[in-house]
Amino acid sequence: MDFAQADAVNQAIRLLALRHRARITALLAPLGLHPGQEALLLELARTGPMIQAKLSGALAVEPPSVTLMTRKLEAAGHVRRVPAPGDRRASVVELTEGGAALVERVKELWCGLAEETLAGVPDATAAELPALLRTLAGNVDARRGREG
Amino acid sequence: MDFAQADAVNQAIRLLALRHRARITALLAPLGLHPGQEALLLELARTGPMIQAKLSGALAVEPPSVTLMTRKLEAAGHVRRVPAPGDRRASVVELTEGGAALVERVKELWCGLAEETLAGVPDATAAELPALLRTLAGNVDARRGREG
DNA sequence: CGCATAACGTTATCCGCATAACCAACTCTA
DNA sequence: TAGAGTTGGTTATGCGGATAACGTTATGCG
Repeated sequence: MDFAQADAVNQAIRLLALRHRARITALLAPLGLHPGQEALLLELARTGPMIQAKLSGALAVEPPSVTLMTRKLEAAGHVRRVPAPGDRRASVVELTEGGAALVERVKELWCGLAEETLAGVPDATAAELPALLRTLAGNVDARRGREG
Repeated sequence: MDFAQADAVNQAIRLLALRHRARITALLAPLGLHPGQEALLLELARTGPMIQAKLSGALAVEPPSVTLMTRKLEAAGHVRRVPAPGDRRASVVELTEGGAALVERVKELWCGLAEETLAGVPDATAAELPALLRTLAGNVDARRGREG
């Protein structure tokens, strides 16, 4: 593959990443949330309370990031940490009532953002987009056995 | 649009962004570069020396980020800042010889990364991918006049 | 059982990127 | 030409996310 094509792909991914995150930042600001935190809250809403290690895996983020984010979300009252039954090392993270309410507002923003993002994209393309992006993400997953 | 679809789209974008950046981090580490810096170097290689403000626009990044990144790249000897002719506020950023040589190595990684990213994706889809991603990026561009 | 190893979580430190606030210099216009 | 407003750049600060190093608790094996 020549450089021009490779550059087009890599640059486009970077640009989308930056802009999407920037838009999330703007949308979340009125709720007092920072980008990344919504992912944590939504994951808890999807799957229910879970250990930080599992959260780390679900968010594709390293454990120290989870530690700090949960601390801040806990300080904001959106999340609660309770000792894990049967494992004194672990703590279970769960949504508070306020957190659950906040998630509902995040979900609305989430839908608006997706619609906005897909504006002008044919329905067929839009339908295949998540799978396509997940394929790309899987291809560059650093945890897959490869040389890098 | 219902939440499940919106979530699939937003989550996929976030995951691709994280993994792609993580892979870039791993690939760039042997060169002593951090993700984001390669974009600056490549932009200088593409377009030639330019003012920081223009760099900020080209990278879709805010001016303070450019200030810090150029300082670090300058300290590493990859980049040089020279006073802009005709504007005593501005400084022109340009590649040093070492920086230009480094860019060649980055370009190789760049091609490898794109191939890796597109593994298993049909050629027709891959060919349209940059334009598609750029459309999505344009749709969520916070600088476009919108309510947010 | 006891010891080595693995797993959970935390702290410290670094970078990218953002906003807010500010100074210096350029430009436009009254 | 003088002042207003704009633009280029920097500093300060905060967050997400990463790695490295560490203490604590489970677990697996001899």
